[in-house]
Amino acid sequence: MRISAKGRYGLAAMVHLALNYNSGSPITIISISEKMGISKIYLEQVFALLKRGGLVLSMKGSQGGYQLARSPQEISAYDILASIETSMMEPADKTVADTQPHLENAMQELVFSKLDISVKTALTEVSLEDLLQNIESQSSPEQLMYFI
Amino acid sequence: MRISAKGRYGLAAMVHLALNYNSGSPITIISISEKMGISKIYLEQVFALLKRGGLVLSMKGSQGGYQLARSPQEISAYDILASIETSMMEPADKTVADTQPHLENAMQELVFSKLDISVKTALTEVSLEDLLQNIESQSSPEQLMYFI
DNA sequence: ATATATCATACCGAATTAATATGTTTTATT
DNA sequence: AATAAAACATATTAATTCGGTATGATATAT
Repeated sequence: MRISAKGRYGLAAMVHLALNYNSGSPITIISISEKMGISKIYLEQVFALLKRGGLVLSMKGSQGGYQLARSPQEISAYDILASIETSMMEPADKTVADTQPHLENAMQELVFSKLDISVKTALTEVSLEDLLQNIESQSSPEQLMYFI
Repeated sequence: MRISAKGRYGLAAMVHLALNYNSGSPITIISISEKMGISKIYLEQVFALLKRGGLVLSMKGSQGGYQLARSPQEISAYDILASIETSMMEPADKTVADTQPHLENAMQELVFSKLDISVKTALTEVSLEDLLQNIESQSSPEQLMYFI
């Protein structure tokens, strides 16, 4: 299933914020954009969506930056993608211009809403904390020696 | 979640074929397109995809048309949408241009593949037969009197 | 032969997506 | 007060996808 570039960048950026969650201090867009290898100006657009979704706090001005609005356990992949991929998360358009409404109803009930629920459930089940733990697990034990 | 027009038309058209399944005789694109209120030439493109997916049999020439390639119980919504919505069904592109592959791995495992599996499962669980039964159930008992 | 159908490409305009450009506002630091 | 560093806002561009047409070729029952 297709995830847009913004959606993927948003997920990755949120993991970076989560890694920084305990420091208490904000982290800048430009530092994240450098880690991710994308332009600062493009990532700004992603953060605008995350902010609108209430997932991050921002501080303007020098020494400013972004922080998670709540703990990594309390932020799901669904929260993030729902803030960014509006077309993915909006309920399926059912109109099929069919003369029989019974057919449209059946498609809506059995296929489209079922699909919407399934996607929402799957994405709600994974949190930023889960992603952090998975990343940690990949870096240990043998691989730890390859890092500083 | 967004379903393309072709995907919705494909589902509806397959239900029309399913309604005709027991007759043994093929049904034409133009008769379906009239029932659905869309152009014949556009629906032809949808049928080309369904054919490529092995879901329908076609007979060319006069008295030709289309039939289901197998019974309604044996055709799922997944079969249909997978034949049509390639962008929806193809595995998520994971590349996020991040310098840390651990992050990409985590996103892939915990989010993208989980999502792909969830979508596939939900759509595989519903068959054309299920749709037919749902349509029948809507037409009975009181509503039956409104039809010929 | 002819009418009726599938089948195959090519094309077009609109919408969406990915990304850049340009500037403004805010704020810590000096 | 001046400056630098940051978020914030909006417009623009380029590329891709999507929805739909157009044109014609091929096959086949009558």
